[in-house]
Amino acid sequence: MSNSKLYKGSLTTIILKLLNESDKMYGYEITQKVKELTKGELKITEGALYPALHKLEAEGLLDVEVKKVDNRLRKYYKITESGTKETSNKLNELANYIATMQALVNPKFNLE
Amino acid sequence: MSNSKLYKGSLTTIILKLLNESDKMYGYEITQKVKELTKGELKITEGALYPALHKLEAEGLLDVEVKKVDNRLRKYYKITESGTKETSNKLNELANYIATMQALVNPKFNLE
DNA sequence: CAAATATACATAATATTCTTATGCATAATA
DNA sequence: TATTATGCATAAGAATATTATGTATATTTG
Repeated sequence: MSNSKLYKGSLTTIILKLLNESDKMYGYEITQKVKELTKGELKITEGALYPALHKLEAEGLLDVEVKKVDNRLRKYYKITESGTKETSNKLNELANYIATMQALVNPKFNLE
Repeated sequence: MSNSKLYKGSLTTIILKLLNESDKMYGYEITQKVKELTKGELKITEGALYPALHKLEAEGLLDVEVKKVDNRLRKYYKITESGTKETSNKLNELANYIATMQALVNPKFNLE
């Protein structure tokens, strides 16, 4: 994803957030969207993305629909109701993580 | 460390930053300091901390000095010169991570 | 037109980091 | 006296990602 190890554990949050905003997306589309939004700073590798999507689907957070476009296969992922709830949790966790790290790293930020 | 997976990969940054600020600290002291600064949100487990300290020492980012205090052993860690450089890198990576995640998650934050 | 790149999915071997469990030992507190 | 706190350590396992590889079609470039 990046040379920085900090992104480890963030992929699920990213996928859920993007799918929560759009009607549906397919894997390759997600990699391109992330590259675009982060100005190339973050590149999702396939070896990380596809297993993550499969896991989210198995957990019932995403639904999948296969379509053939231009004679090529696409697996469209769509967020489920529990996926939307989990997105909210993940975004809270992210905000919390950022606040906590700033409290640790920047003496000016105090929790509470 | 926390129920949130986002902290994965952050421990090295935390250790280096704390040691960069103080003269020297020992392992147990680090766990208590983190608990205090984060109001209990983050608890460093020994199974994560000690291997991480050993690795940083092996990489030459920390120096170690063993002392006996109150008949109990303490291993004091002190940051080295290259440890100070690496702290700076890690803090830049953290700031970058936060900016990137906000760009992904919050449409109001744009990179550049 | 052939070669390279882009699109599109997938998995397996390996690396890294952390959790959980366990172990040893002393000091302080309930 | 039993539990908690202090203080270190490692091993088994889980989770997540990297790197490499495989398959296949479409498009672009030299």
